[in-house]
Amino acid sequence: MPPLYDPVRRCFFWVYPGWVFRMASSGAHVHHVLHTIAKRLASATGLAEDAALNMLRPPPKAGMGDYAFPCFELAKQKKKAPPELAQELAHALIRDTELAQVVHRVEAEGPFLNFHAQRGVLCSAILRKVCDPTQPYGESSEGAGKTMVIEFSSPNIAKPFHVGHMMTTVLGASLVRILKLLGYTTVSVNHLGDWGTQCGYQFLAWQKQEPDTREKQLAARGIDYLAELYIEINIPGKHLKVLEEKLLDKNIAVQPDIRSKIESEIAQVKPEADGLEQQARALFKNLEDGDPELRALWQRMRDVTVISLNKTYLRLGIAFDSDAGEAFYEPYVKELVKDLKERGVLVQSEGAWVIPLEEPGAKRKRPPCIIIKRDGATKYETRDLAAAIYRKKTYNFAKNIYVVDSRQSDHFSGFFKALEKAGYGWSMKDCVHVPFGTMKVIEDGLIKNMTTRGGTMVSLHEVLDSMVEIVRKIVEEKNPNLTGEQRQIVAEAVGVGAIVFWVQSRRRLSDIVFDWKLATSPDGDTGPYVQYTHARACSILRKFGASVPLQADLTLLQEPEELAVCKSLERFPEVLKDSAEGYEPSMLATWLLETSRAFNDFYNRHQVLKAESMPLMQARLVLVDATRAMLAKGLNLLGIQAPDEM
RNA sequence: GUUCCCGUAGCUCAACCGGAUAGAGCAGCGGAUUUCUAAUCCGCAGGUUGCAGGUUCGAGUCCUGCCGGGAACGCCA
Repeated sequence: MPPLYDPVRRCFFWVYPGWVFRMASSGAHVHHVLHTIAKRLASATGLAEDAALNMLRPPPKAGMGDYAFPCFELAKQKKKAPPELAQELAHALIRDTELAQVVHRVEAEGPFLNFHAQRGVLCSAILRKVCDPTQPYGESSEGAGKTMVIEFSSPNIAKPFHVGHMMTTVLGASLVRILKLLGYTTVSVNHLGDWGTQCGYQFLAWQKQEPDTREKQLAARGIDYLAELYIEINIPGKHLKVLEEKLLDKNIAVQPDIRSKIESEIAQVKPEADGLEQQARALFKNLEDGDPELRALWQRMRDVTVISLNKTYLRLGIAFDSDAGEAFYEPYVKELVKDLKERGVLVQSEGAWVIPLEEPGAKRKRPPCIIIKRDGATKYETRDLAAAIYRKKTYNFAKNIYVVDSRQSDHFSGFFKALEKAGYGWSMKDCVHVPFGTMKVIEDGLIKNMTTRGGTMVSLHEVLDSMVEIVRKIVEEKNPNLTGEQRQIVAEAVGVGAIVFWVQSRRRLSDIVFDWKLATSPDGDTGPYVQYTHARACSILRKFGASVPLQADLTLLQEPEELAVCKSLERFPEVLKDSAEGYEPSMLATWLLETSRAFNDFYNRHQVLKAESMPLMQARLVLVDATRAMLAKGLNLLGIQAPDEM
């Protein structure tokens, strides 16, 4: 069965016929066991029920009970030692009959008061919440009425879309999906790099080609052809840059013979590189001045790029609300400059117009934000400012989020500061830079840069294709029953999923080291592992063949492994919230692995369809279905499909 | 030189607002299949959380200073 595309969630998902796909939404996820504990705890301590609820947390180990109440704060208020207070509370609560209905043991362990819930009662309470059709689990309305603008992906139109773009693309898309589930209105913006000298290079390269061949190539290969042209025209420039960097290297600079060799090489390359640069700049200037022929060419190249990009985005299950790029904001820049001058925040410095950012007494030194260069042209900061102001006017965002790599941290903090200085009444707090590290790959035991291989850029499709191919072979071996077409669909879902999961399973700020073997590995903390777990759950339900008996007596779930699964499911809403607050989908990925582990443990130890009794089988079916739904939901939020067979 | 980010098991990574004995996976060793998918599960082993101070009932987490790795540093984007 092919995946369906959901335009609302902007992702592909799989539905198994026969059940309703319960997608999640709302804040009332707290079940009655927890409510009861909080209520009785409140009455014993004098705390407000909400306060008590907030302080309850899971103990570090399973044997320590299900919920722990740390007594430190309350002990301070009451001027008692925490362990003593814990003892007192345990004595008071042990005779509480209302509490006894959900909890079979309350005990003090040092400064903590630990509640041991009745397994069946707790499993039932959690699963009822997870399966509640009126309250999609994990979703909430906390973001209702607020708009989040999320800028991500943002490739340049002339350049290849390579693996380096994956982090921003995948991360941004996940944040959008997560924020939507929390009730926010989201605007996803692909801030295309469709303006600047790079366009001039592109025109130049184009003009050097035979008209017939270039048309044929463009029609056949789209962005790949343009990328190739761009790389080719930049060879002298790149070469020059490498040489100049070498010259700055201390180790090389001290050796006169090497130095002079490099210098003579530079002398050889420089005229050509400079010539090309001059021509490119001139062409871009013509474009800016409105040359109709270049304008038409620009539009064509942009269109071709967008069409090609959309193929990639479709493969990743992503669509944007806006692809307003740098060119789009060009008309707003003049207005902005005029406005900034009127506001008196622009200062002339060394021939340029800048917004000074130095603050007396501030720890951090900042260079000024340059708005107009000495030659009268604008900078990308200028366009970024114009874009932010445009977005505020158009969307009235609560937050304006930029998913851009960490190398640009200084740029963003300066630009946000400039925004504040300009005095629009909204500022640094409303704009967020979500930075992330670089993508590396481990090959032959060495960590290498992933964006280039043998000196050339690796396109994202290339990476995805090779991963899909690896997976196709594994599928062939593991599940020969699938038809060729099914196999291809599964391989695509698992191959692409493996990469997308890997990228998002690590905290975004650290550099990501990608390992081809580990990412598709039969075992381990990987996307395929989670997908496989999901497929196993689907398999049970498929064999059962009827709809899941939601009215089953869930208190029959009394095994520790059953409880472990339920308790993992219980954490989902919180994980979702934390992921959104920290702009960190990796938390969701970690949760998926934990839940999968718990489920596989249950799966290995207990039978569902051959359970000891019919009622127990029914209860377990609900557990399986709930897990299945949450795994699918979590995977989808990360932009990963959940095939029901693999 | 200035600023920012990172430093946890041999390797790749977790650890929510500061909470109990720092957890997973890989690699290594030993087990589990008349069974709903073994792409699974269980066990063993693996640690002075880079170093040194400080803050407090309590620090991998916060503060200061070092050490190591990466990155950015006024008119490129």
